[in-house]
Amino acid sequence: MGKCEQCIVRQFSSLKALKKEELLRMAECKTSYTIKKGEPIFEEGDVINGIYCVKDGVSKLSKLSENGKDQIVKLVKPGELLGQRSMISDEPANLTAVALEDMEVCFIPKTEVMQFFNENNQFSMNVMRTICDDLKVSDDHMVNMAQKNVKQRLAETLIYLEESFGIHEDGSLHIQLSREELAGMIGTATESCIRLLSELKKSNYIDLIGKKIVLLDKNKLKRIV
Amino acid sequence: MGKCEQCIVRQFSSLKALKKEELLRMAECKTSYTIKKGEPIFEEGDVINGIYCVKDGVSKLSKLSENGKDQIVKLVKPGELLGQRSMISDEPANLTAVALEDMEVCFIPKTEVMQFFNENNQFSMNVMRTICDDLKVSDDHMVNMAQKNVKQRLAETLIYLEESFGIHEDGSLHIQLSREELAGMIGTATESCIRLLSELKKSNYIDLIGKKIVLLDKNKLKRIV
DNA sequence: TAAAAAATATGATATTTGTCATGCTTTTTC
DNA sequence: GAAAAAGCATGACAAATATCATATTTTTTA
Repeated sequence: MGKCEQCIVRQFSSLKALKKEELLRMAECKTSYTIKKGEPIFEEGDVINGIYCVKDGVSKLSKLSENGKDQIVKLVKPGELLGQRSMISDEPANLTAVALEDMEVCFIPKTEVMQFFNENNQFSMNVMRTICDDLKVSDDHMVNMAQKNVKQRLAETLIYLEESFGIHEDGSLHIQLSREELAGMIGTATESCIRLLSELKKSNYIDLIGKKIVLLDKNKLKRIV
Repeated sequence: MGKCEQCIVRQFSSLKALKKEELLRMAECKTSYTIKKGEPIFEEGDVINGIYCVKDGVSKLSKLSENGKDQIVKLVKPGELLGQRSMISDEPANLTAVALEDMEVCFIPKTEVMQFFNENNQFSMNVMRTICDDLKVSDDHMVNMAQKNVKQRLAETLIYLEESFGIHEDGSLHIQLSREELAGMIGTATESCIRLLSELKKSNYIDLIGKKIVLLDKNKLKRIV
C-alpha cells in the first residue's frame, strides 16, 4: 500500500493541511483503485460514504438530463477530490463520475475524513475553500449557459481544455473528448457541435486531424467569446 | 441594537449552532441595515469583509453578462446568509445582491465569523453544508439551462416561485418580479418571456392580472417541465 | 392630473439551434 | 482481415428563440 505521505498529488489538494500523523492514519485506511477509461467511479444516486482522491487521470462529472443527454458539469484533475459534496451534505451523489483516461484514485472513508474535520481546522478550511471555488465556477458556468450562444461556449471550452490540460507534441489538445462529450460540455446537440467545429476549421481558427483538435489562433477564438 | 439571541431567523441559518456566549459577542459587533427595494447590498467586485444575515425581505443574486443582460443566479430568503463564499474564498463578490423587497439585514464582520469557525465545529459544518447545497442547486440549474428549453425553464421557475415564496390572498405569486427579471432568471430575452407567459395564459395554465401571475394548474405546468 | 417614462404586449422577421436522414471513416469484434 | 458497430460529417428542413418595430398599458414625475 502506498504511503500518503509521499504521494505527490496530496500537495495540490485540500489534504496538504494534514499532519504527518494524520497522513499515516489515512494511509492505513485508504483503498487504491485503478479505473479504466470509460468506467465509472460512482454514479448519480450512489451512496458513496467517503471521498476519492485523484492520483492520476482525468474524470468527467456529468448528469443525465431528462432528454437523455449527458451534461458534463466539471472535469476533475489529479490532486482534486471527488465526492466531497455528497459526503458533507450526507446525500447520494448528484453527479456521475466517469474516467476519461485510465485513472488511479484512492478512497478515504467518511469516518476518517470527518475525524480530520474535527481535529484539523486548516483542513476544514481548505475543503471549504475548494467547494467555494466550485460554487463560483458553477455559477459562472450557469450564466454562460444562459447568456452565450453555442459558438461562444464552444470557443470558450476549447480554450479551457487547452489551458487546463495542455497539448500534445503535435499541438493537439491533450484531453481526448468525443464530439458527443464535447457537445455535452457546451450543452448542445452533437451535430451542432460538429458543424461548428467544421466552421471554425474553415475559418482557420482550429484544425481537425481525425478526432484531434488543434487550436491555431487562440486570440481569434477569444474574440469570439 | 437587537439581540441576536432573540432573532428568529437565526434558527433557520447556519448561525443556529452558535452558543449563547457567541451570540452575545455577535450582537456586539454586528451592524443592522435597512435596504430599500431595488437598492444593492453589494455588487460584483466589491470586497465585502464579512457576511450579511437576511432578517427580512428577499434579495436577488445576479451577474451581468457581457451582452448586458442580468442573469439571476439565486434568490435569497430571510434566514439565509449572503457573502459566505466571497468571505471564505477571500475574494471580491462574484455576484451582485439587490433587494427585491424592502429588506433588513445584519452585517457580521469577517474577523468575528472566522473566530466562530475556529472555536465552533458545528458552525463550520453548517456553513459547509449550506455551501454544498448551493453547489448542488447551481450544478442542477446549469444542467437545466443547458438541456431544457425556455418554456420548460419558465414553467419550472413559476412553480419554484410559488413553492418557495408562496402566494397572495388572490392566488398571485407573492414575490413580485418584473418580466425582465423573470427573463433574467430563466435566461432568455424579455420578449420571449412575455410571449410564453401570454401563451401559458391562453392555454389556461396561468392567469395574468396586470403584472401579477397566478398559477391556475400546477400539475399541467409540471407536465411541461 | 397631465405629461413623460417605463413596463408590458404583440407582430414580423432573422438567426440560431435541433432533428432527421444519409454517407463516410475509424474502431471494434469475431 | 472482413463484418459490424460506433463515431464523425454534412445536407435539408423544422422548431425555437432573438431582435427590431411598434402599440398599449401602467407607473412615475413634475
